[in-house]
Amino acid sequence: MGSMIRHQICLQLYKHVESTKAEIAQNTDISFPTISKAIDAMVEAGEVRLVGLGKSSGGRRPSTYSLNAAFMTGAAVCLERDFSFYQLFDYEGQLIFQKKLPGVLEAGPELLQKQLQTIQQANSNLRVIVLGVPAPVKNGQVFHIQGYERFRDFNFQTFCEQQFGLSAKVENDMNATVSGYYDRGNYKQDFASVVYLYFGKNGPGAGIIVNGSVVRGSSSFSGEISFLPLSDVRNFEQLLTEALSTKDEQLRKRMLLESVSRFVVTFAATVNPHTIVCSNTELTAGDLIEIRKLCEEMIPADYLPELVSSDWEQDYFYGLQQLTIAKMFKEDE
Amino acid sequence: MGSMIRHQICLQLYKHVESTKAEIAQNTDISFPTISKAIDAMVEAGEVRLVGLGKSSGGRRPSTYSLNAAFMTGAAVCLERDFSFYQLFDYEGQLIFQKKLPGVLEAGPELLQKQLQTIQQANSNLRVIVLGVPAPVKNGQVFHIQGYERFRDFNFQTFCEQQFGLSAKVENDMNATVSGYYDRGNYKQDFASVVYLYFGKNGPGAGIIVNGSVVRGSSSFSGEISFLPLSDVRNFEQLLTEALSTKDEQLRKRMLLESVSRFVVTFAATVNPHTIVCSNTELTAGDLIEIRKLCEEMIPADYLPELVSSDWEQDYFYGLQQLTIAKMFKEDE
DNA sequence: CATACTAATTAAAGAAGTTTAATAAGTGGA
DNA sequence: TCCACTTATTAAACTTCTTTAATTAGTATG
Repeated sequence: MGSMIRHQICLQLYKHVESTKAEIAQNTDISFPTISKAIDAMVEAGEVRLVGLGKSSGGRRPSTYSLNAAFMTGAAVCLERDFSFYQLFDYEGQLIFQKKLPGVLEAGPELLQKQLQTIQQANSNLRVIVLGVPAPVKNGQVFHIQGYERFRDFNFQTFCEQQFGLSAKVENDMNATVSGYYDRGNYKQDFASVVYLYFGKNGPGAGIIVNGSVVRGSSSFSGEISFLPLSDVRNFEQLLTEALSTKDEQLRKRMLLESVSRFVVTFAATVNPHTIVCSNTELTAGDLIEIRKLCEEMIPADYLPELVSSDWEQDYFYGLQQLTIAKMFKEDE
Repeated sequence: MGSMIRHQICLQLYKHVESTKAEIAQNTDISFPTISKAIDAMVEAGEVRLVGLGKSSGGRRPSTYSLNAAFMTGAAVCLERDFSFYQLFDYEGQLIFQKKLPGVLEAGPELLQKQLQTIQQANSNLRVIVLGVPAPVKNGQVFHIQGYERFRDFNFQTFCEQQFGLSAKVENDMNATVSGYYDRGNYKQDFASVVYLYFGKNGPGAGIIVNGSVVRGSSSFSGEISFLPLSDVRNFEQLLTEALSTKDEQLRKRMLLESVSRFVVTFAATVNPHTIVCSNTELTAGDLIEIRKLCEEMIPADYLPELVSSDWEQDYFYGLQQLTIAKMFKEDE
């Protein structure tokens, strides 16, 4: 129970930056004395900082607290074929440093080790690392990774933990991306469902959140939508490549929109999500309107999700950032 | 917290029929004294019954307890077009009475009221009712119900609560069915995913469980798989009707299996469930093997779920039974 | 600048569990 | 049948949080 209280306090202070004990007690449904004692202990430990006094509403002014940015740092690492992107966050969740380095997936673990060493040496306070990788992940280990032989069945988590003594977490890229989008979309109901569609280098992929939690599937293969049988003879991936390789601009667009609309209907007729997000590099707002029209020819409008376009890289990075911060707040687990 | 303890005790006693206080404490991770006091109170209240003494393992023999069957009864009601099926369960979960009556969906609420009156009058102890209906349900209310005008947007829950003073719950038929199947399948991981496919009178429907909980969707339209765009010009429903209306036995089967295999791949490539269940009235075990083969032409075998056939009505009824028992154990909510 | 008031903090009492110790109720063999 | 032993049950001490009361530190106004 105690650790849950600490965690709640961290979340509140992260969310509101600066709060009084009373506010935190209010927002968490934990009693004032409990919060008060926990915060005193956290100040003692250097995790929380007394900032100053809040404004008065007629009586004594309350002390305000915030997270101690210097308590520790966490790294979010995005591993792509062509680059590795490192971001360092302080305990308040602020970006304190970022760097793009060469991709390691083709080179192998040695290069990753080197890069991580550099990062760690520059940051004595580094405790936590979160890695995003373009492959299925299970228990910190990737598998079925496409084309990166050096990392076949590589366990990133134990690698980071043992080589660097860090608390580590590994997440699939699309799962991190939906999480990122989901965290920002302020859904009224606590357990919404969102599907994130992305056209990657190795065909399309999706990240899926149902009832508020990421869907990983029985064998961590969720979201491998390339294989969707959306036409008599072609699957989703083939439909897309066919569309994208069409010369005629008009026709190309038409084929693309039609494929995506079939994708949308597929989800509308199964998990019936609140939102489907598309990467805005491929589809404009106008396209989405067109897609919706096409969908309505296949399924009643009531069934259709909200269609949204968003910036993939931004959502992905944001997802990794949130995961990193969450990991700092509960180093264990 | 206190109500959670009571609930846990009920679940254990339902599962093991007869237990000692020590066994329950063991299985629930609640301390012995707490269990002991709670059980004493429940015996006092007539909810639990002291049965006798367990066998000795060298020392004093423990008292054993079980649920008091007479504490209350709950009704599971399956409303179909052609019949209403009423089942009464005692507090131990035993069936004490069942009856098939004429269907009410076309007739209207008056007939339902009459039938319920009969049931209630024969059972003074009736406290809880669970209804299964072939339509989307939200907050006890059906909507978009097909062809039963008398029940358009009818709120079954408030109807039962107000007319009969019962604690009521309403569930969509396919959701109850997957729940029923899921409860029986002893999944190792706590949060498995299962899809239940059924060919109903109004086209195919599916019940979906992801990460251990029923998927209802943003507008309670989950599982409306008729609309799946599985071919260039036909959706899943159309493919099925086309198949089923084909004269040639051989060809008919082939078309059916092919459609279903596309359905299976659709789920394998999205939520990647552990199991897909088909009604055994349409598909034999041999058919499932054939379907698997067809699937493997579309997607790697690793991605495919276990394919199982099962008795729909049995799973549905079992699901309603479990919901009824669960509802008795927590009348509120 | 003193006094009445308001709100923050601290302290004490209470509730609800858990852990540990004590007691009661059997079992089984000499 | 008695006694050593095992196990169930009950009681007591302790944790941890909440609720309620008391105290303290300010604010604001005449």
